[in-house]
Amino acid sequence: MAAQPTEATTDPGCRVLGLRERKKQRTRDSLVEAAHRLFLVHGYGRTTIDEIAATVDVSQRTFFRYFENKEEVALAVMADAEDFFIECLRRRPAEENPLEAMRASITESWRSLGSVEHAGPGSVTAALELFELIESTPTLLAAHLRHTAEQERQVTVILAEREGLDPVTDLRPRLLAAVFGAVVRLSHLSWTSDAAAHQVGPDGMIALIERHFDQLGPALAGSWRH
Amino acid sequence: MAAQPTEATTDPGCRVLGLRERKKQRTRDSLVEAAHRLFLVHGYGRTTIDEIAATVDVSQRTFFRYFENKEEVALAVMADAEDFFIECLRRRPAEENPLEAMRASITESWRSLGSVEHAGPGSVTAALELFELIESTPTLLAAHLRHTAEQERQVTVILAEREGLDPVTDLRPRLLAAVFGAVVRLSHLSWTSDAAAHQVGPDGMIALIERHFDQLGPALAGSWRH
DNA sequence: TGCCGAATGTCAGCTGCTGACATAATGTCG
DNA sequence: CGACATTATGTCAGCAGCTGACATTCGGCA
Repeated sequence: MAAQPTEATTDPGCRVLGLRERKKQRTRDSLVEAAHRLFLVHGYGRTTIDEIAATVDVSQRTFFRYFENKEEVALAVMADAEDFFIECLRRRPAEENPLEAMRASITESWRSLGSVEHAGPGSVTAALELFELIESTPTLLAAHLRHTAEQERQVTVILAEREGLDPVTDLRPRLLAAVFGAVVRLSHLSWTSDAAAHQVGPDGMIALIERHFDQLGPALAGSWRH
Repeated sequence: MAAQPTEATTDPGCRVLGLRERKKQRTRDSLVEAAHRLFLVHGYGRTTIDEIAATVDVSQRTFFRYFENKEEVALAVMADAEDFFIECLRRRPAEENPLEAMRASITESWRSLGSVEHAGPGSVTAALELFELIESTPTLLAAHLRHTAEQERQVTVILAEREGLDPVTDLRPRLLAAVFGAVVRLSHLSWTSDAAAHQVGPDGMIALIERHFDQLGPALAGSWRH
C-alpha cells in the first residue's frame, strides 16, 4: 500500500494518506463520476475525453495518466467490484465446497454495494445504469467481457489452490469458474432487460443469480419437451 | 466455374456472379490474407491499416469500405466459421435434444475446416495461428468475446424455437447456450496453450470439446476432494 | 527556506476512422 | 457499338483516441 509521508503514521494499518495521495484519489473519483454522468447523458461514443477532462478541470494528458483508455474510466467501478469479489472469494474458508464459496462471495459483494449511500457512484442504481450503458455500447461490452474472462482466470487459480489441484491438468476449476461466470452474466442481462420486474436492491440481483443456478441442472438435462 | 457476364444469368439460383462481385470477393480475400500474414509477422498493434491496404494495392478508404474496423479483418474467418456453425445448428433435426444438436453442429463445423486445403486461410493451421493471435492481443480478445456473446444470443433463439419455448421466461435455452459457449472457449484455450500435446487436426479440437463436456458434471458436483 | 521527486500541462505527432466529393470501372439498354 | 446509370475506388480534410518528450509547478521533507 501507500507509504507513510511522515513518521507520525507509524500505524501499519496506514489509512493516513498525504495530501498528494488524497488529491490524486479525489481527481480520479471526479473523473469517474464526470465520465459516468456524461456517458449517461450524451452516450459513450458522443462523449469526448476532452469534455471529461474539462469537466474536472484537468488536461487530457492527465486523464490518460489515470486511465489507460476511454473504456477504463467507464468500467472503473465495475473493476473495483470485481476485485472485491475476488477478495471475498480468497477469504472463504477452505472447508466450503467451491460452488458454495462463490455463491457466498457474490452475495457478500452485492450486499456491500447495498450499504453504500443511495445515489453514490458505487450504489445499486448506479450499477444498473452502468450495466445498461455497457450492454448498449459494443465497445464497452467487449472490454467488459474481456475483464470477465480475466476474472475467470483468477477464479480458476483460487479454486485450484483451495482444492490443491493443478488447473492445467484438471479441467474442473476452469469449468466451474466459467459456468459461474456465465450464470452471473446472464443474471446481469436479466436484471438490465427487465429491471422493473425485479427488485432493484442487491436482493433482487441475488435472487436472480439463485434462479439461474437452479435452472442449470434442468438446462443440461436431456430434452426439455412438455 | 466460368461466369457469363451477359443476360444468361436468368437462373434464380444465381451462383454466377458478375465480374464486379468476383473482383470484390477477391480483394476482400486478399485483404484478409494480407492482414493475417502481417499480424502474425509484426503483431497486431504494430501493423497499420495503410500497410495492409498498400499490400493489396488499395487505398485506406477502400479498406474501411470492406471492414468496419481493424478488428473485423482479423476476425473475418472466425466470423465465417461462427456463421457456419449457426447454419449447421439450424439444419439439425428437431427430434434431437438440444445438447446433442450443438455437439453435432460444432463437430460438423470443424470437420468442414479439415477438408480445406492444408495451408489456405481457412485451414486448421491458420485457425490455430489465429487463436494464438487473438489470445495474445487484448483488443482482439475483447472483440472476439463480444462476437461470442452475440452468437450465444442467436443460439438461444434457435434452441428456444426448436423446443417451442419463450427464451425470456424459460432460462434453460440461455443457460445451455452459455454453458456450451464456455465449453467451446475453454477448449480453444486448451488447444492454443498446449497445441503440441494435442492433435492439430479437427479431431484434436473435437476430442478436447468432448473432454470438457465430460468434466462438466464432475465440476458442478459438490466438493472435489477425495 | 530550499531542495527533490511526483504530478501536471503543453506540444507535436501517429493511427484509426469518417464524410464529402471527384473519378474510374462496370453493367445495361437502345 | 455507344450512351447512361450504377457502383466501386481514390483523394482530401478532419476529428478523436492515444503517446512520447520536455517544461513547469506543487507537495513533501530536511
